[in-house]
Amino acid sequence: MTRPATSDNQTRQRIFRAAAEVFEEKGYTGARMQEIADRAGINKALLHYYYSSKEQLFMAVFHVLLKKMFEKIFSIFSEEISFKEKLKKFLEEHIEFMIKNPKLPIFLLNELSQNPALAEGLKEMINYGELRDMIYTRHAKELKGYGIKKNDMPQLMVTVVSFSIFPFAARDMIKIMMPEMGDTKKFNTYMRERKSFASDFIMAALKHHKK
Amino acid sequence: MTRPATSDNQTRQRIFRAAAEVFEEKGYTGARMQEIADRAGINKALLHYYYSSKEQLFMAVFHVLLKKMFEKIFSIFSEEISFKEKLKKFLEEHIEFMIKNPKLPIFLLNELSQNPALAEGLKEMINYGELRDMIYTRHAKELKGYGIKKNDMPQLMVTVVSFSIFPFAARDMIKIMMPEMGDTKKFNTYMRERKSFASDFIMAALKHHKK
DNA sequence: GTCTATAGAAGGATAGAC
DNA sequence: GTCTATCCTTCTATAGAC
Repeated sequence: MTRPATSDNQTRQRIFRAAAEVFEEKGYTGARMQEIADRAGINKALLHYYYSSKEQLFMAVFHVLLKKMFEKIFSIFSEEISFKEKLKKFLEEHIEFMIKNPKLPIFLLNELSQNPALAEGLKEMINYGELRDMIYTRHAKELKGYGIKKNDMPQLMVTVVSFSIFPFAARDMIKIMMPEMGDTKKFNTYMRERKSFASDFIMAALKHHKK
Repeated sequence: MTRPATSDNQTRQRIFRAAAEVFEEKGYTGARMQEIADRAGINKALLHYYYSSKEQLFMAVFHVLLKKMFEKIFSIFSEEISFKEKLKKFLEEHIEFMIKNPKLPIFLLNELSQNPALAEGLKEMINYGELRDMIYTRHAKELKGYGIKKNDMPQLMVTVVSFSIFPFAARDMIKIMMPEMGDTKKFNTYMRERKSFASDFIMAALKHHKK
């Protein structure tokens, strides 16, 4: 419905984009092939011409979106800068990324929880050696200075990531409890303020963390 | 399927419990009335005898679960104790609550995001005056000592809550990135360690927060 | 490649017997 | 209250014309 089907050969792309939208909004079980076809400006038959089944189309979309999310996180965490700089940069860039993709976290988390097999595709993508290096090794010295032991690293990492992801995942709960940031504009302002709040908060915690 | 239908009159309860299970696992669109009937040990016709439609059954379940979650949070935050004590108690009790209801957060967040009208039922339940008092007023003095202005309170509250909720919502992501806590037992241990980690972390941040 | 028309399966809901 | 049988709508998927 977005625009009439032109006869150029980008139908596949239009389908993919429409599918990404619909799946993100409604989830796998809630999505309808009809709606995807409508948004792509074609009909169901043509949809099946490009993607043989709903499941196949979903898989294609899901893996791209999952990758998008992880790559954003990875690309920042894998840079060769200090933990402190990394933290600041992560919050800055990841919150902007989330503002552009606010539905991504609930979608990914929900689908993943309903079908853990979806994680398979990603495991190949991850270099666990590098990941462990990023998480446990590279900043060990700097963080030891803050009293953070190797053992605390998983707690710290989950904490850092939660600062940017959680408010988007819990968007509608926040809306209930704090109606003052019900509209998107105010919420985004709140999230932009969160960049420095989070950065200051975490650094303050580290500097004062009991050794 | 759980157990054969006994002729005692607790069918309604059995249906409700089965429905809660299935909806929590599969979500509204993914749940099947057949599966609910099976788990309750009855058939679809009888299911419709007690609850006229899927939507009605869902509403009943959803509101109970949403209430369960909010009441747990509220009951702790509304106590007349210092912020520091409240924080400790909240993390202690809420993480135990989450361990018992690990699927609750994604379920609630996902359904709420797909159907914001679901929040309506809750709004009546909330006393916004009391809520604002809890969040903005009651601890103003204590928190001012930590350099937290009234303006920062929404940031702080979301942060506190995220410490216990986020890891459960992101359970399957964590599983991917940190396979070492793939199994439930290790994950629960991790979460129990998080009680004191979070408490220490937050208090350290507050004590060191720039004024 | 794209469409119309339709098959075929699944799922929510109801009729009616016991 | 509980069951069997069945209706009817919705949805995925395919056949076949252009």
